[in-house]
Order: sequence, then C-alpha cells, then structure tokens
Amino acid sequence: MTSPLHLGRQVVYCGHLARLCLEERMRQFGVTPVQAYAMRFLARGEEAREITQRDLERELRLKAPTVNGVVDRLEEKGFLVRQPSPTDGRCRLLRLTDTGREAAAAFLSAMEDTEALFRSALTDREQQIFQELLSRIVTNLESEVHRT
Amino acid sequence: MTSPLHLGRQVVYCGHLARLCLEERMRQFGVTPVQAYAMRFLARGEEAREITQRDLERELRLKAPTVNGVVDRLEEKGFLVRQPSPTDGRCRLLRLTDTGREAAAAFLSAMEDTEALFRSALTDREQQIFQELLSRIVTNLESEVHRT
DNA sequence: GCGTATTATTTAGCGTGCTAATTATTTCTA
DNA sequence: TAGAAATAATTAGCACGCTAAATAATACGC
Repeated sequence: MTSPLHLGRQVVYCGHLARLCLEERMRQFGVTPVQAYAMRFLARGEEAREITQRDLERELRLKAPTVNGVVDRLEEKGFLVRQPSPTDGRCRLLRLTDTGREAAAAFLSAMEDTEALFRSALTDREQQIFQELLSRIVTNLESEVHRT
Repeated sequence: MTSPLHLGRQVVYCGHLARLCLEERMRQFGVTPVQAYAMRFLARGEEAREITQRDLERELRLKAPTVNGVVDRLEEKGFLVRQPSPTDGRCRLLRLTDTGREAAAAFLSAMEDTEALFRSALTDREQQIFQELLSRIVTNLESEVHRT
C-alpha cells in the first residue's frame, strides 16, 4: 500500500516525529520545541555573556527572520525581553525574565528526558554509530546546499 | 561558540538540509519537494488505480489539511485536476494533466539523483546500517507520539 | 429504512522555515 | 574623514506542518 520512503524523506519524517514528541511534552510549559531550545540556550549562556538574535541564528541553525519570529513569540509570552545594547546600536540583547527563567528551570529536565527517549531505541554503541553516520551526511549536505 | 545539537534536533536539521537540497534541484521544474513526492506517487500509480487525497496522506505521512494544501497548489499550477468519484461522493480522484505528466517525467530522475547525493556520504554497508537504525528510531517514536 | 457513526474533504488559524527587500548602525577603506 | 561595504534586525509574503471544527456522503446497526 504505502511505499518505503526515500532515505532523505525518511530522515525528514523522523525529525518530524522527534519534533512532535517534544511538542507534546513541552505543551504543558507553554512553549514549542524551537522556543524551548532558544530558552535553553539563553538560560545556559546568560550569566557568561550577552546573547543576541544573531547568536541564536548560529546556535539553532536558523535564518534571521525565523529567529526574529521565535523571539517575538517568546517576548509576547513574557519569557524574555529585548534590551538595547550599550555598545552596538544595531543589535539588542536578549534577557530571560524571571518568569522565563522559572519556566526554563521547569522544562529543561523534560527536554533531556525527551532526548533520552529518542535515543532509547538504540544501544549506546548504536547511538555512537548513528551519530557518526548522521554527522557525515550533514557535513556532506552542508557543502552541497547553496547557503546564502 | 555553537553547541553540539541534541541528537533529535540534529535529525531535524539533517532533514531540513535534505529538503533544501531537493528544493534547489526541483525549483527549475516549478515544484517544491513535497509537491514532487506527491506527483511522483501519482505518476507511478495512476495507471493501476484511482488515487485520492487520503491515499496521499498515507503515502506521504501527512494529515488531511496538509495534503489538501499541497493538492491545491498543484491544481493551481495546472499539474493535476480533482475529478468526482463515480462510486463515492465523498472523495475526488486525482489525475495528472498532460502538463503534469510531462513535468514529472522531466524531474523524476533529478529526484533519484538527489537521493543518491544524500546517500553519497556513506558506503553501501553504512547506508544499510543507517537505514536500519533510523527505522528503529522511527518505529519507537511512532509508538510514543500520540497520533490522532 | 432510519438514525448514528464513520470517512473524505475543506476551512480557519497558528508556528516554523525560507527568500527578498528595508532600515539602522557600524566598520572599513580610500 | 567621507563614502562604501558589511552587519543586525525587521517586514512582507510564501510553503508546509499541525489541530479543531464544519460539511458532505457513505456505511453500519437496529
């Protein structure tokens, strides 16, 4: 009935399932998967340095308008604020609010649990192999795709 | 600077790159990746049987409204038509137009080339291993994700 | 056969990705 | 130092995923 997917499309589908899985578990905290990853990055790096949307682009492998939208929605929810940078008028510094820090503290362990669930289909050794093969594919595709 | 991604997010990213890669190569034919997969399914199955949007849902692992949108855009471009079913008033039969069949004939080999490119980072044996591990992850996630 | 449940499609609304183009600011260079 | 190039953020517009809800037709159970 249904044909086996192209390997490329199977990877897309697997990523889609991984996102759905995390989405279900993040819903109770009021954030989507990519919003959770953004807040995780902020929660971890905030003490050490100032974080801009440009930093989020690099961290999440997303383009500027995508990050802008994610940050917009986190700001609307009151999880972060954009502050003017004292040293560079072009960028704005992202700061978690108290609410945002509390939310992140609450859901970070659920994120790790979801990652563990994702890996749980494979043994430790298989996870290493999968990671290695996946990285090779990613590196190859990154060199093939015309990046602006 | 940038942290290594969670394995789950790395898979999402890899799928995203695979999609971009196919998108670049399909652009000259006037279709997006998912539109190309839909037309590929139609081009291959059309002679044998009647195909509905429900069939596309199963084939592409997508929900009804998503398929509806994809079919809308293919219809707007003149690549297919929706015909009433003589036996079931609920569904409509999808038929490629002559234009659609010609387009599909033109881009099908480019799709296979892109799949080959995706696999080219791995040896044949590694592709088998990757396929096997990926399938295990997909099966595991499918049982975890609450599917409506 | 009648009413209920199921199935197929569609619409509305949202989040996440993108590209192209705009604006503001900084940095570089001649 | 003035003008050009680069950088950061934003806006507009599109495709593709989803859920929830509406509509229409078929299938089932009594």
